Amino acid sequence: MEDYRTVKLSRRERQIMDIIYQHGQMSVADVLENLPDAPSYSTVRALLRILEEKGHLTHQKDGPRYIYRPTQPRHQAGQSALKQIVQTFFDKSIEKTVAALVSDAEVSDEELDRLSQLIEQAKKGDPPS
Amino acid sequence: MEDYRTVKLSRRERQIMDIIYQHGQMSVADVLENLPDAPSYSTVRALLRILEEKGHLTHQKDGPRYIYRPTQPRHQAGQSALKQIVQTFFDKSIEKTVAALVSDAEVSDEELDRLSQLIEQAKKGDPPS
DNA sequence: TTATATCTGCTAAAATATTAGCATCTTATC
DNA sequence: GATAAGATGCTAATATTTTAGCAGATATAA
Repeated sequence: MEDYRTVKLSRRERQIMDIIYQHGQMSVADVLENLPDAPSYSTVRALLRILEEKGHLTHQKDGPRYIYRPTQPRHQAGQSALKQIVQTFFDKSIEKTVAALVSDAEVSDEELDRLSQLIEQAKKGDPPS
Repeated sequence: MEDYRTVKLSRRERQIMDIIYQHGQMSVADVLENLPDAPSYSTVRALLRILEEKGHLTHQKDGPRYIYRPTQPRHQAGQSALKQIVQTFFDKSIEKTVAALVSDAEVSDEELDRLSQLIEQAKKGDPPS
């Protein structure tokens, strides 16, 4: 389970992967719209082609155009991206990470309740060895 | 609160920033040791200089050598890196993110208990508007 | 069926990142 | 104080990334 963000990807390539993961799947035009400091259409196409060559993306035809989506499932990519963050900024501690997440003032009490439930379930679901 | 990982940083630059955030502060030799596919000493120095020019690092002297550390505090950088992940892979949902964190089989019951406490505290500490 | 807008395939130039080498300085040790 | 080990300052070459343009194909609509 390798994090594509730590893999040998260039700046633009990573930007594009992030955008596509966020949206699920996208056409060239879609990517172009969402890319900061957007380059030309040709440029985006070139990058998508490279990412496909490297095995990070795949495409299917939708009428005249290509629709690109990641080869690695989103949940899996998210899991490893998360792991990398936990390691880099939170001493590999899930506790510290969750603390950072909930310290965000915009978390509502309802959401905190759901988090509590979530954790209770994790206790049950993952029975003591 | 801008994430340095989404900022215009090259592959090596990002690698180095990650490593330094993970360790707190490092000499050139330290970075070299921890860098995958390590280049030459000169190369690492050049990259550190560039990162300092861009404002991401600062250095102080320790005897004959430079010790580099990030200019942005770790907790702050972590917070924004986390935010980026939540947005990209978890539909901006803290709940989904925490679910991914605790679904890791290696989370012990003790840790889950501490997480429960953490969330209870968040409820008290952040009183309803 | 034909026109047209929009897409892809391919190629190549420009900008940037990555790398290393040499000269010089500084600290610690004898 | 002299010397050696190890550090930095500066410069330049190489590799990679980033960019764009043109020719040809394809779907849609009239």
